[in-house]
Amino acid sequence: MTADDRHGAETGPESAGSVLETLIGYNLKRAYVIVQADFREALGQDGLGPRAFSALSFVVQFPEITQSALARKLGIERSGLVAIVDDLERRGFLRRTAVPGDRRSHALVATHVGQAALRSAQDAVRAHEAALLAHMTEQEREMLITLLRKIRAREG
Amino acid sequence: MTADDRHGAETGPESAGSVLETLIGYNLKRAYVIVQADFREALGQDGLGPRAFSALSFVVQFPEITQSALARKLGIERSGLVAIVDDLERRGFLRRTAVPGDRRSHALVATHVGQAALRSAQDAVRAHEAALLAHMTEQEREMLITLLRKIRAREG
DNA sequence: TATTGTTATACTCTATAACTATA
DNA sequence: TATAGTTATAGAGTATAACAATA
Repeated sequence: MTADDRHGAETGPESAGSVLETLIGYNLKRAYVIVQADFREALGQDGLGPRAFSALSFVVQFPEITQSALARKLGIERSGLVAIVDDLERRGFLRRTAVPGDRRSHALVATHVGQAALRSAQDAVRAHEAALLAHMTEQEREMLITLLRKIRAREG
Repeated sequence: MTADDRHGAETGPESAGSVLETLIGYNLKRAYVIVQADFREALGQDGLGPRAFSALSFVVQFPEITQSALARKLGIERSGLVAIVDDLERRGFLRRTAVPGDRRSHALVATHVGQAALRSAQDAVRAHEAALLAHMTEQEREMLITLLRKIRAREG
C-alpha cells in the first residue's frame, strides 16, 4: 500500500467531491430549484403556486374529481390538499360540489374564471420556461422530458 | 366563432390539463421527489440528509472552505448552513477550525471519520440510484445529467 | 462600513394522527 | 369497519432581519 492509497488519493478530495456532480439526484435538485424560481416569477407574487397550479390543472382535466382522487394524482396526502383547495375556492377558481349518492365526497369543478386563469397561467409558465431554456434546442427539451418520464415510471 | 371555440375545445379540458405534462418544471419535480425518496432510503433513518451529504462533499473537496463560501456553493443562505454544520460537527464528521488572519471565519475541515462516512454514503447512494434507474441505459443516464447541467448553466 | 457566523423568527411544504360524518 | 374531508400538530427546508465580533 502506498502513501497515496493510504490517504485515498484515488478516491480522495477531488474525485470524492465531484461524485456529487455525477449523481442524478443532485443534478435534479439543482435544476429543479432554478426552474421553480422561474415558475414563481412567471406567476408573480400573488399568482398560483406550483401546487395550486397543478391541482387546478387536474381539476380542469378531470371535472368532478374528488379531493381524495386529486391528492392521489398529485402524490400528496389528502390532508395537505385541503389548504390548496381552500385557496383555489377563495380565489373563485373552483367549487366544492355535492356528489349525488355519496355525501362524504366533494366533487371539484373549475369555474369559468378558474379555467381562464389556468390558461393564462399556462401561457405565462410556458413563455417563461421557453425563455429560461432558450439555450437548449427543442430536441434537447423534448429529450429531457422523455428521460424525466423514464424516472417517473417509478412513481407509486 | 363556433361553439367549440367558445367553450375552448382546442385548448379545453383534455389538452389544457395535459399542458402540465409538457412542462419541464412539473416533470422535474415529480422525478426529483422519486429520486430524493430513494436517496433517503439509501442513507437510512439516521443517515445524512441530502443537504448534509452535499455539504460534507464540498468540505472534503475543498478543505478549509469557510461557511460563507460553502453556503454559496450549496446555493443557500449562510444562516441556513449553521444547523447543517452543527449536525456534521456533532457527528464528528468535520470540525470548525480557526483561520489565521481572519478571526471571523471558520475553516471547515473533514475528519477521517467524516471522509470515510462520505465515501460509504456515496457508495450507498450510487448503488441505490443505479438500482432505481436500472430501467434506463447508461447512455440515457449520461444524457439526462448532460441536459440537467444545461439547465444548471442558469445557476446564479 | 462591510463581512462572518449566529440567533430569532416566519413561511412553505409535507406527513401523521385523530376527529366527524357518512358509507 | 372503512372512507372522505377536515383539523391539529410537527418536522424539514428555506428566507429575512438583526446582532456581536471582527475586518
